[in-house]
Amino acid sequence: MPDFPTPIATVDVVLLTLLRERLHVVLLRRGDPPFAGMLALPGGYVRVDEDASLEEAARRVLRGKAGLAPRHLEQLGSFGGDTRDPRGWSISVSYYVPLSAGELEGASPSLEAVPADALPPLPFDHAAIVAAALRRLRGKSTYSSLPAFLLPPLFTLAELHRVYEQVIGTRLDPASFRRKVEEQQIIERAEGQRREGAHRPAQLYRLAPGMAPEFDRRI
Amino acid sequence: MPDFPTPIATVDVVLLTLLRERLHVVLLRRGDPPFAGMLALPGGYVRVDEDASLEEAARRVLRGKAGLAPRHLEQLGSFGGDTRDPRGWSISVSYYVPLSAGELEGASPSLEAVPADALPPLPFDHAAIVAAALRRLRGKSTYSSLPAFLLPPLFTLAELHRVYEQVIGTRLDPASFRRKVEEQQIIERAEGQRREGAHRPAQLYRLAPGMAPEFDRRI
DNA sequence: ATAATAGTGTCTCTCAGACACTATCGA
DNA sequence: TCGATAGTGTCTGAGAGACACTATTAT
Repeated sequence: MPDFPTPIATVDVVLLTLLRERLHVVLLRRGDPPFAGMLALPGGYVRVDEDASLEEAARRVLRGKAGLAPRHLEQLGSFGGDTRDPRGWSISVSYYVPLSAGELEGASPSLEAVPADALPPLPFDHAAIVAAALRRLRGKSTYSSLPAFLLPPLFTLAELHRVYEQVIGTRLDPASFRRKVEEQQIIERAEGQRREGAHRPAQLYRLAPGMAPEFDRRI
Repeated sequence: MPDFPTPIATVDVVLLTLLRERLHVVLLRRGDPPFAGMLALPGGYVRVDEDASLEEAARRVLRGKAGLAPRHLEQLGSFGGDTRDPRGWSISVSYYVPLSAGELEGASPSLEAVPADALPPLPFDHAAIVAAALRRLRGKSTYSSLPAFLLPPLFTLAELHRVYEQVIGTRLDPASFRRKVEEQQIIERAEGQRREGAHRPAQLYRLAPGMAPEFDRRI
């Protein structure tokens, strides 16, 4: 065992969701110092006695502080240094999670969703972590099913199309989008249709179970 | 400050290089327990007193244990849990580095290069870390200049072409390859040509300075 | 001249975007 | 019937692979 001081080890999670057609980051108001009272990423110490792995530490923190058991949790990267935390040298192993609006409603009511393009000042280097998560989500969206996790388990192709457009930030041709998303076989037809309004009802789809979230080609 | 036990924090680096047209992983024989005498990834503790950040910790370890100051160092991910290290709960923040054969020759002579497809048994979860690094290198090679760091600073288009083929593992049409690599403007003509053998000499190129290593399109 | 590798021009075929078309509902 | 959104068929143009071609050297 090392006989010199070791860094503080924490996990932090960037929760991303889509509200009113805009990407939001879901934050939690800190109760304890440092930065008590500020909105921040949900996070906590790695607990040697409770956690079997880093991912399990992140899941425990999400369960405890946010009341969430996410469908998709992905490691973003680690941020560490001597200046990011006033308590001393610290490492944040960061994760990000795409959430549907429904998942967020069932979660802890103390969570606060903030538009991704209008974030308040954040403590530590959480602004940099959020920026990295948004970059990653946007980047991977062109070749993965990640944006589908911003929707509920059943969704229509038009809904999926809109989500991709919002996350990537560009227009996508509806016909090409359908073609590619069906070829990639990452979604599958579900039973039932969504009927709302005076128009043709839309077929429901779900994510194909057990599929890798990466596509062969770009969307 | 937390009043409970914290994990051990280490950095490990996967050094990748190309020798005799084959991808190799460069390892170091461990002098200290645990696993003394085994080949392992170069790594070491994060030193709160010496390192200003995780990346600097990785650079310090590389400088000290391998005699290297790499041109490209990229975070791979973090691996942590209660079973990966017999000393206790530990976190490895892992990096990977593509090296040219020349850089390796100037490095510490105690380094040992092992073919990537014939690795010896490795301690800790180093086999999983190496596998992740190889997956990442292969994956990013289709849309980044990463493989160019496996070559010396000056190289010919034919050399670059061969490196991409070896790393990705498929044949690439020479004409298409030239077209795309020149369009992406990630390499630039250097002065001079390489003349070797009884044939037309090849123009030298270098990586364009200050360019992001990612391409717009796939190679 | 020849052999060897460097590098280019061009054909074709695939696939993406564009967009007009059909489908199906409520009012 | 009309308006709205869902979903399809088809044209076209850009770009990728294929491959024949030229370029330049040492022997």
